[in-house]
Amino acid sequence: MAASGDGTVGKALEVLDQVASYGRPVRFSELQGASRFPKATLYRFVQTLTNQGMLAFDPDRGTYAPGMRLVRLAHAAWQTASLAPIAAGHIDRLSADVGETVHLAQLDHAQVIYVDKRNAADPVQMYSKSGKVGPAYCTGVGKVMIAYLPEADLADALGQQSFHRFTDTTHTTVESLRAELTDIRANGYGFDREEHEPGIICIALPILTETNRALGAISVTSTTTRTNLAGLESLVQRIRTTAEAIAKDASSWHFPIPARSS
Amino acid sequence: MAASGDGTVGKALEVLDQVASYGRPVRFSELQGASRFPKATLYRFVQTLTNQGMLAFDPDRGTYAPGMRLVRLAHAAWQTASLAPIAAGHIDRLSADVGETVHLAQLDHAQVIYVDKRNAADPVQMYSKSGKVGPAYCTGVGKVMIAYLPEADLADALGQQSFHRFTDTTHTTVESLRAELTDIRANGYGFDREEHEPGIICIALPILTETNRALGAISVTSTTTRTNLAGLESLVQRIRTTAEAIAKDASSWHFPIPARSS
DNA sequence: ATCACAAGTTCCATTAGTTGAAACTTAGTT
DNA sequence: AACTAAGTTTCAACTAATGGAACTTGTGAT
Repeated sequence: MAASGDGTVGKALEVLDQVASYGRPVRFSELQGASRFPKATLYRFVQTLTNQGMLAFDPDRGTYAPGMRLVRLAHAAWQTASLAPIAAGHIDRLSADVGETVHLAQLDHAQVIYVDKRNAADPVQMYSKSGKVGPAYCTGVGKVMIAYLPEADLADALGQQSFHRFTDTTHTTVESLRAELTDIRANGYGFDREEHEPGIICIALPILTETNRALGAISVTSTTTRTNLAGLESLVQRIRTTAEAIAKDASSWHFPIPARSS
Repeated sequence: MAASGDGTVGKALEVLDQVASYGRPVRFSELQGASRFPKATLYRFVQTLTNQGMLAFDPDRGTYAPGMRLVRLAHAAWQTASLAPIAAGHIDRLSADVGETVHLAQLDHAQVIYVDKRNAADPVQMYSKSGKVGPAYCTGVGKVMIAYLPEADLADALGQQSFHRFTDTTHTTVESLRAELTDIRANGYGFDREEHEPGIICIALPILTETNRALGAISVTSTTTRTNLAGLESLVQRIRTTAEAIAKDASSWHFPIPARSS
């Protein structure tokens, strides 16, 4: 897999991921303890990344944290490579119509990345910005996206799932998950049956290209106290309209670029 | 300046920046035309970055765009290295009190990065997410942040400003900007006098450590049709309360202080 | 279909950058 | 002062990056 077969650059990015994974500023010695790299090598990577603004070093506390250059780069990613700018208007309307929380997600390797959300319920924006990650095997958006992966990629993605049992409906084997993926392809939509959090259910639809590749997924989330799976299923047509509109806009968006002058 | 004294990793990140700078998916040949690297070398960088998820390749169109891994990493950066999580509650309240748009920004090298905003006017979130960059020399937040840089870093930052004349009040020389920075340090706050966009004015205050280093800045933005500089100045005490509260919370939280120049 | 040209991809001998054990410096403790 | 841990630098051995050139694929014209 892609972990770090990519020479020096791959190794440096592995270190970057490690720093990011702590969720707080870390000391060099902490990194060293958990790293496969020898001290001097790790040190040089951290220096380079800091020089480059990918990490920020706090000289007073001697700690490293992810740097602001990442925020700048991610803005570019979010704007040009995510569905969020295209989908914004569509999910605004969907959320207003159904009166529930709407998520827009995409796949990164075998993980789900939430790129946008609309919280219809409470006016105060919940404060998970884009970039939050989640597991693919136990979320509605995750399952509908991997369901449309080519077999080779699917096998790879399945191999990376942890199958941690969050609730008693969580899939814990590749086999049971695969069975559901078949259903999803047949129906064109999927559910989260309290597989990640008790009481939280959702219905999710993929955003598909003409060639049936999943660009992303949208979901409508609710709770078992407010509705049930059948209730969510009644929204399928409405949600499909949104998914198809997003797919259509996405295909007309990336226009082929004209070649340079001569 | 540090462009790529950092070996292979620096060069790869230079390519990443280049791709991000287009703001749209790009073909390999376009990159090659604008790159200092020979074809085979550029090709390998692009391959590596794609493997690593830092770039995304669209096989149908043969284009590269910034990848989703950046969004994931930036989420970590935003959470642990930006002032946004600490400041969230404070700027909510400030925005509600003054009824105007509030920006929270930090410095990345010589550029302003907006890390959060509150749009009091319309309930629908305007759709510039965190990560948007702006010039330092002609924005309120930019000027108050560079005003508190140590001389060496300030000189460096000034050298990187474009001094492009957006309006007829835009600073176009280092000298006039330096003069205003002196005023800013004396007052503890600064204005944007329609320097970036006609009709748009703002007042900005730095978020300062005990040692008078600017961690970031907050601004209240309005239009010349609604108020004027004196009107904004009347909010200084209210905004200062917020800035100081954020600074206090930041110091008790282990918040990384931006490091020196490169 | 055939050709021509541009775009994209691979090869491989040379060169340059990376590696990491060890030595060293600094900061904190007894 | 003596000790210990964290952080930093050095340098010869080694490995990976480099890039000119050859090759393959895609595109469009005749």
